Amino acid sequence: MPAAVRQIETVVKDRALIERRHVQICDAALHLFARKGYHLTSVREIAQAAHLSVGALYTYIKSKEDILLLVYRRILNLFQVKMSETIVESGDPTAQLRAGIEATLTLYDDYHDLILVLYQESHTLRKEALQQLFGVDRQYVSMFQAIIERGNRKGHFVAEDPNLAAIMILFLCAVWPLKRWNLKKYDLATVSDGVVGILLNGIGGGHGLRNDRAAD
Amino acid sequence: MPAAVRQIETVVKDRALIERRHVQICDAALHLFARKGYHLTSVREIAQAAHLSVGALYTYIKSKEDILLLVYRRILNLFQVKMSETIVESGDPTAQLRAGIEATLTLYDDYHDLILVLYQESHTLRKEALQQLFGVDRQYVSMFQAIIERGNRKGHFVAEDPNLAAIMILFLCAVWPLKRWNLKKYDLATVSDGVVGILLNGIGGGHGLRNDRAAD
DNA sequence: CCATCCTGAACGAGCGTTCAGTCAGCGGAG
DNA sequence: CTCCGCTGACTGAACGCTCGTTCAGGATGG
Repeated sequence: MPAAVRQIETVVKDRALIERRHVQICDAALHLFARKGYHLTSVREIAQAAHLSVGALYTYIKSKEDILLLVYRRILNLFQVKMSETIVESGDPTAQLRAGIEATLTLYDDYHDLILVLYQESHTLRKEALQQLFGVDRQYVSMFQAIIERGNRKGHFVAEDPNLAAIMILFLCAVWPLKRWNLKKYDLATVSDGVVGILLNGIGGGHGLRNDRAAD
Repeated sequence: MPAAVRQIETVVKDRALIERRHVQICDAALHLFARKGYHLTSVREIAQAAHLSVGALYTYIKSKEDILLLVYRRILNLFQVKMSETIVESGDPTAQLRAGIEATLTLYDDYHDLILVLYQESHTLRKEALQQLFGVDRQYVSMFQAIIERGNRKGHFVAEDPNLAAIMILFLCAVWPLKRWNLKKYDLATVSDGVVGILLNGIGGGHGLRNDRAAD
């Protein structure tokens, strides 16, 4: 994201009020989107939940899509902040990776509805808005990638392609919100351990390493 | 799925014709859903693409949701068939797992649009229809689970919780269709190797196995 | 009494769904 | 062979509804 995030144009002048209202709208939309999805949530419902009239709502946004964008931006900002905090704190790469994964899973747990919306509705956004999201996503991936590269250098990891590994690690964390119905019998801690375990050691327990590819 | 899959009620009598038309409708809807998503595709569009009038279409389905169900059933059936074929063929658990993962990824590649629809729109279905999907999903998971359990017994794998492992493995395969924009620079073979590699050995290369949990 | 913010009825478009009507094909009666 | 009536599949205009969006007018406070 080279340029600053484009502001959503509004009719209202008072900047502080705009900010307050945007938070209001976000909160309202967040819950509704999570429960019913973007398409099945009407602007009227969002307005009502945000304690605004439809007209008032439309002085703080230009279109319904802006609301989705508002929600996405908020959640992604939050994630970036929390993650950079977590990663800095812990020292050796393995602990760092574990911390990163656990933090991500905790965030995904807190905002599991939002993750669903993120995965389910991002195709709704226009090209330009999508590019913004991709940018944030890439940043998130590169945080993990950096950890892995450091771990490779220090001899803790042997990831051939740190970028690919980072993408997969981050994606695997999404199993918690996205496959909730499949994981009903597990709690967050169990899944967290499972994810960390499989990512560090796989299920092979170190038997027949890289070279068993030649067997087939 | 204890009971047989409930048939979609139709007005038309001729069973063979119904089957033919359902295939027609599936094909048409499949492409439209993949391109625009379920909500943004109108019944009129589907009818046109299926070379049917709106009225005729409605003699083969009861509601728009039936079309989504039709599409889901087809794709899931296809997956199950292809997967059971693949798994049976290969012998030792490691090869079997690899074959399963590669087959899943290939299927996900062939039908990547469909996987997107599956993940993005399943919250649209009513409870009853969702239960059907979950049932199929569980079967799919248990195919992988069986492989892992056999591998554990034979000493190839050391997965503590085969069910959790199976869920994660299957989910990780979805990275290919769901994170396409992130994986643009990779091809299927590379991602396939990456997924198999990380699942068998993790990124730790066998260093500091299970017990490094105690370090934090 | 203006500037600023808010209200909610109204608008046009598009949706999923229906149904009165059309028509091809077929079997039996003349 | 022709005609008739009938069945079963198809047509597409029409219906009722809800949607996202707008805007003339009301309220409020400085």
